[in-house]
Amino acid sequence: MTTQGIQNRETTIPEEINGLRMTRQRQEVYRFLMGERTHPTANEVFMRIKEALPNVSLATVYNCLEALVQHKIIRQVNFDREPSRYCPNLDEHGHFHDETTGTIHDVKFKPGINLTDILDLPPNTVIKDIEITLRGQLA
Amino acid sequence: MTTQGIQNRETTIPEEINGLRMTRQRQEVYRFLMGERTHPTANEVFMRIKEALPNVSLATVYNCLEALVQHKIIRQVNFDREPSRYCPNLDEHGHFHDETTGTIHDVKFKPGINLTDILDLPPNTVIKDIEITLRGQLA
DNA sequence: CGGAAAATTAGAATGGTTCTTATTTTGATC
DNA sequence: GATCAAAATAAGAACCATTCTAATTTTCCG
Repeated sequence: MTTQGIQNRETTIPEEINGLRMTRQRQEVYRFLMGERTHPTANEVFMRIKEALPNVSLATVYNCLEALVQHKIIRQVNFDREPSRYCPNLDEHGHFHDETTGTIHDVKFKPGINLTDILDLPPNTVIKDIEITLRGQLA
Repeated sequence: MTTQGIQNRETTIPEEINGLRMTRQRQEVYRFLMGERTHPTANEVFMRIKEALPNVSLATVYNCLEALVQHKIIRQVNFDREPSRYCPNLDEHGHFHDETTGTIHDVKFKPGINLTDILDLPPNTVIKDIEITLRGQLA
């Protein structure tokens, strides 16, 4: 029980990821995100994991999401000033926001592309994070 | 006086841009943005144009900014969940957010680069807007 | 087991932005 | 120029995603 992770529903989640202890609440948040492609908001996560943890609070969901983001287990994605969304895909990728349906799709870069190659950056720039967001429609 | 625009301080701003009537408040907002490279927030715009228009209200600044954005006279730029910033540069470009100083620099694309070429987009996608944001430091 | 540290909870507080309502300004028409 | 309707502005209230606070619970470790 101390060395093999905690079994829960379908998915097994280790007791610790990237140095972050995976409490029950963090597990539920993380498991839900892993099974979703929809980039849910904090509130959507909250409503969903309440099914498994009826006493969970929204503050805890925010705490969990922040912890997961800081330990680079998930990513936080912002579209304009809309509520933040959360994404379990850690590969470098962008997001396409379909205006007609409101859905968000991950967008990969074509192989062999180094993003900083195409940007005219000031010299001696250390890039820690790149965010690419596209808005439009699927015709 | 009806055909030649309104003279004010150093800069002349036409009575109408992209179909938007340039009221005194909109002029001040726009003129200030044009003279700044700092991508000011609404509140920074507000504090600054109060010098010229002491009775201006923050709501009006927001109204003006929104009108200018919608008529594609300026751009609204968001960094994570920080207050929106406003940018008079309409060329397609990204933004580099220097974490050490807090300053924001426009980033051009290298010539001949078509952004959609390097992205693996779903077929039949109509892109209306692209936003590229970089975070890091000037070493 | 016992105490310290970490995590969680509930609700209050925050802060950027939007909304509401009243007032003022503008533009069109005479 | 006077008049009226529509647009813009002002002031402050309201909104809402997020963060903070304080109290409680859980976990870790000797």
